[in-house]
Amino acid sequence: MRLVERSSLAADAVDVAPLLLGAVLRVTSDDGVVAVRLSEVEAYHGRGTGEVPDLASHARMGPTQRNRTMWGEPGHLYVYMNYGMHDAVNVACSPEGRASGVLLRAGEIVDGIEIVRARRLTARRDTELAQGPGRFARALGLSSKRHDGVDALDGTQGGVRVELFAPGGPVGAVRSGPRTGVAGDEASCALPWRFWIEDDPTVSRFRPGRTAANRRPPVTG
DNA sequence: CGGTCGATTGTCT
DNA sequence: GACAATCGACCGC
Repeated sequence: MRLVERSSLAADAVDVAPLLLGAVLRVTSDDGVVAVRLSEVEAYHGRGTGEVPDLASHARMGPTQRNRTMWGEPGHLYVYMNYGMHDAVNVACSPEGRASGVLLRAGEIVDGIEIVRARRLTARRDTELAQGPGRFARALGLSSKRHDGVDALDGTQGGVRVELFAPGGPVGAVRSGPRTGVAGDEASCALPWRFWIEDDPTVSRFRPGRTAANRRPPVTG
């Protein structure tokens, strides 16, 4: 297995994303080695990247304390907490000073499955172990507090070593469609920037985003 | 297996 | 002070 080349990540995440399908993210910690083969990813743009603003991106307004990893050297992991309880993992793309990234949404456990089963006790079957961004982060033991900014190209931080290997063999047909959980009717919300391997059972189900418009109003009185 | 509902906290307006 | 790149409990089939 050979590491993904950093130069290949210094490009627009929309172009990088489909090329990461079949790649393997390996995390070594005190628990042991866990590796996941990517089956589903999504691209996001920072301000200034692409022709239209990406209203669903954390970097849509420019650099902030939270999203600074996305503006740094490509190949580092932007790990953030969402909904107050789930972590999600992205690979920073675009040259330093510009922001785009690939959200790692799902994959197949190819090493350390016993470790992952212990971390993911609520999974009903093995295809659910890393099915969805929060589950994916949990399966690999990555968290926003400890691992945001770690170099995915053989970096060490927060008690883990991270490696991102290029796809090792043939990858199934790549499909694309709207990003999951992204709300709104703006053009940027309907962009087909979710990519997945066709017929891969570890790919998550599409869910439309919940907005103030379609969310149930709070009970009053 | 699939639908619905509510949790929970960091972040930015 | 609203709201989020979601998940799991719970329930029905």
